[in-house]
Amino acid sequence: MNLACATCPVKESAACAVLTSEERDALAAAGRTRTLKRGEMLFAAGDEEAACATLLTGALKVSAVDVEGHEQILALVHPAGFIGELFAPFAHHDVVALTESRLCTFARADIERAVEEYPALARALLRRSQADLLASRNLLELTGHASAEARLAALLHDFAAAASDSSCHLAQRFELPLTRGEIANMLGLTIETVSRKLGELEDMGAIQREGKRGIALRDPVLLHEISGR
Amino acid sequence: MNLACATCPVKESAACAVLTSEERDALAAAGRTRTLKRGEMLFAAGDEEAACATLLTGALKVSAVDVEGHEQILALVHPAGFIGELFAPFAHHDVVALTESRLCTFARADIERAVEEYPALARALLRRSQADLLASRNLLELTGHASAEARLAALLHDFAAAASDSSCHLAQRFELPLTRGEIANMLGLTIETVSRKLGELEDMGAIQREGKRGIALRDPVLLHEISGR
DNA sequence: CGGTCTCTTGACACAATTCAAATCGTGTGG
DNA sequence: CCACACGATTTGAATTGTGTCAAGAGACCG
Repeated sequence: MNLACATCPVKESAACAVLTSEERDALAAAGRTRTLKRGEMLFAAGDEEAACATLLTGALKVSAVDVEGHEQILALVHPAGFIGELFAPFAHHDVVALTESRLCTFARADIERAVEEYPALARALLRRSQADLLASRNLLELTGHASAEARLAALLHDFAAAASDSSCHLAQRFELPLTRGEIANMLGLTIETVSRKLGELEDMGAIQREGKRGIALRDPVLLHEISGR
Repeated sequence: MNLACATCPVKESAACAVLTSEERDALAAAGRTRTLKRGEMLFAAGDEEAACATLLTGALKVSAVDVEGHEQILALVHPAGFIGELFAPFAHHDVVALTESRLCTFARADIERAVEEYPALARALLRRSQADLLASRNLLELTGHASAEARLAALLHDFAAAASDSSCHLAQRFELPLTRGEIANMLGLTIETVSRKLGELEDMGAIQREGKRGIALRDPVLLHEISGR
């Protein structure tokens, strides 16, 4: 068997979890696993051959590059997330690994056939798509009106929630999956502003920086208030 | 029959277009048409009873309100658009009519049953959801890095495209569906900046204002260049 | 050790916001 | 029909948050 679904770390939560084991095996026969190193690209905006994929481990970013070469991160993809624009003739955005990542990839045609054949898969992808839409709109809300400080506080809050196992609880300490530059891109700020505001959040006692990427939460309530949500 | 699908203005393009006429009639029996006047709300963030709907005529906005009462417009809905968060226990955002609008509404439970029963409907909604996701990410890209001028130019360009029949052609003149305040909310700007930049775009010869809401395109190419896309 | 990256910090400029006031348009009631 | 009030828009002046430019500090690697 090409794909080791039995040992898949996201077999409970990914879109394919809704399939029966026979259906899943049939789909697995068409797919293959792939590993990306940090910075490696899954596909680029404009690709006609853009694959679809489920993320098993690691993290990806979805980003757009404007005419002047500025990057804007549009979304992060976490394990069990699905990547791929099903009905578009070509990809609209770049997808790049943030950390070493393992994926389960499929040709678009194979996924499209599976969506036709297995209604449960269509529903699962619909659910996931709606969740992605919600996430995108949340980011939109964040970058719309809020100050640099509030955006950063909200992002840190989200990361703390994502780093903890239970979704309603915050991790006390965690590693930022993004560089300063990537945080800046995501929030529509500059590297310098991110760095300054992180310093200010530390001075206020909301967080404490631990090395370049580490963050420890000192005052989660304060952080939440600063984020204004 | 409750719903006059036969005379529906979006019967070709809405999600229900993929159903057979028997299936559509069955679904129609569960729905009902509704008219909203400008400013009327379809449902509010937090509603548990949030209906689902297809927009027949008019325009809606999807918006979030933060703790300080500032509104942020997250998306516009055009005719044939589908509204409703299928898998969430409650609505996350407000949905309000921008102009007098006619909708075809369904209870969430009825839509969910139809999605189970008619695989083609699930696929159609998946397609629509992906399109919404793309639109949301485009707006995100726009509000992320661009200057006030570029945001406004891009929005005007989009409206010109939306106002024309063919999607690849721009309307020479059209009415803004939004007030200045709503444009400002959508682009993450203030009313004053929007007003000023509109004046500047007019001075440059890119557009011409016609009354409060009317816009005539003078130099679509210039407008596109200013938008930086 | 030198080279390259990422991050931090400072000084300054500027675009957009804020505050304030004038103008326009529209509907209402006398 | 006019006078008036009210909301939406425009315009002006002053302020400020972020971006820009520039330089320096750490970390990592060959």
